[in-house]
Amino acid sequence: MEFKDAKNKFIQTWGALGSQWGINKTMAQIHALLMVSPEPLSMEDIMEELLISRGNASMNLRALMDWGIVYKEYKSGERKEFFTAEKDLDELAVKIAQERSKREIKPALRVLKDVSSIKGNETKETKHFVEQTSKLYDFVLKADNMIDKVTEFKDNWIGRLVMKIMK
Amino acid sequence: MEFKDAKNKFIQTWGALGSQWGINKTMAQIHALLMVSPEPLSMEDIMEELLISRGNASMNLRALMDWGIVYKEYKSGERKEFFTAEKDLDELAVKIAQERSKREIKPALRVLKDVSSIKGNETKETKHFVEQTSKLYDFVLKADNMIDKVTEFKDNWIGRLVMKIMK
DNA sequence: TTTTATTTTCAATTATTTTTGAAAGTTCAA
DNA sequence: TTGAACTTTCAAAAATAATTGAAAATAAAA
Repeated sequence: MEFKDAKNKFIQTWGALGSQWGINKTMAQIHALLMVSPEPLSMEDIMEELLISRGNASMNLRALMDWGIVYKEYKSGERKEFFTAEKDLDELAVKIAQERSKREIKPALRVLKDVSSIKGNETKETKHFVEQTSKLYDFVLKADNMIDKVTEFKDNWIGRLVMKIMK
Repeated sequence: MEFKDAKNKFIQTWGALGSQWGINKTMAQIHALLMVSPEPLSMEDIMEELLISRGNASMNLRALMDWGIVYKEYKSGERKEFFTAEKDLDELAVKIAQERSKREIKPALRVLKDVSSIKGNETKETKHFVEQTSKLYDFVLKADNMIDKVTEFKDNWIGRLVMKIMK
């Protein structure tokens, strides 16, 4: 395979994967492109490579920066802005996890807590409802906490041991 | 809050969460509804509760069964089919993880492996590309393996210990 | 200040995904 | 068999999401 083809295939695949996980295709593609670019790219560069409009590039770069996984850079002498991606994969994973937790999981947890605490008539339906949503609350809370724990976990000895066991 | 409101809020929230994670809203809602129903529901029941068409209900129930998280049941004397959701949350999580791994991660891994093994000219660009995609391959592979490991992991002593440490 | 380069915004358009509903397909009791 | 009860399929419609492009905004240079 040619480099050009490989690069393209990578960008397309990453974009498709992103959209299956609720991240817009272009956003994932821009990120993919920046990941494999040894040098920072300008908006112009990105538009050209991905064949997208200026508006699209601008909006998705903003979104990526909001996620904290793409950074703006300035080159001396150059007027325009350049962009680089977070390339440390552990850091990337943590950032994504934290952001999704903040935006999606935490609000869902609040709702779960609310709905699982309804009081009143003790029909089979309500009892089962409270039981299920409570369990779900505990489960999601535990899963969410795990994300917070992963960072520190990676750094301590038992964590590294477990990581090894996990292959 | 009234039970009826709580139930509705739960279903809406679950649906919204689903769509943020690449699962169609109705599919997530049907699953939510079945999760909190103490008794199996018929397609008719589901259509009524969620105000959706027969076709929609049929297709999304099929999808949920393909994911292995909703089961068809028959009641003696009744001609129509009834449905229940997987209610064991560990089981649910494992099934979802396995299915997403199979459908999305594994194919992406294959591509990563391919594109990271291009040979030829050793420009800065290609070297960086190979380096990054190789790292990504290793990382995604490790993450994917973790999913496979979680099931067995939960059941052995060190796993339980670590789970405790993780809170 | 004025001009020029660059980025952002957002209404309108386009693309994608989901949903509908009715016809076709199944299944089973009579 | 036939026909009633029920489910599936899928083309068309509706809903949702992404993208464009040009005008407005911003920022640096002249």
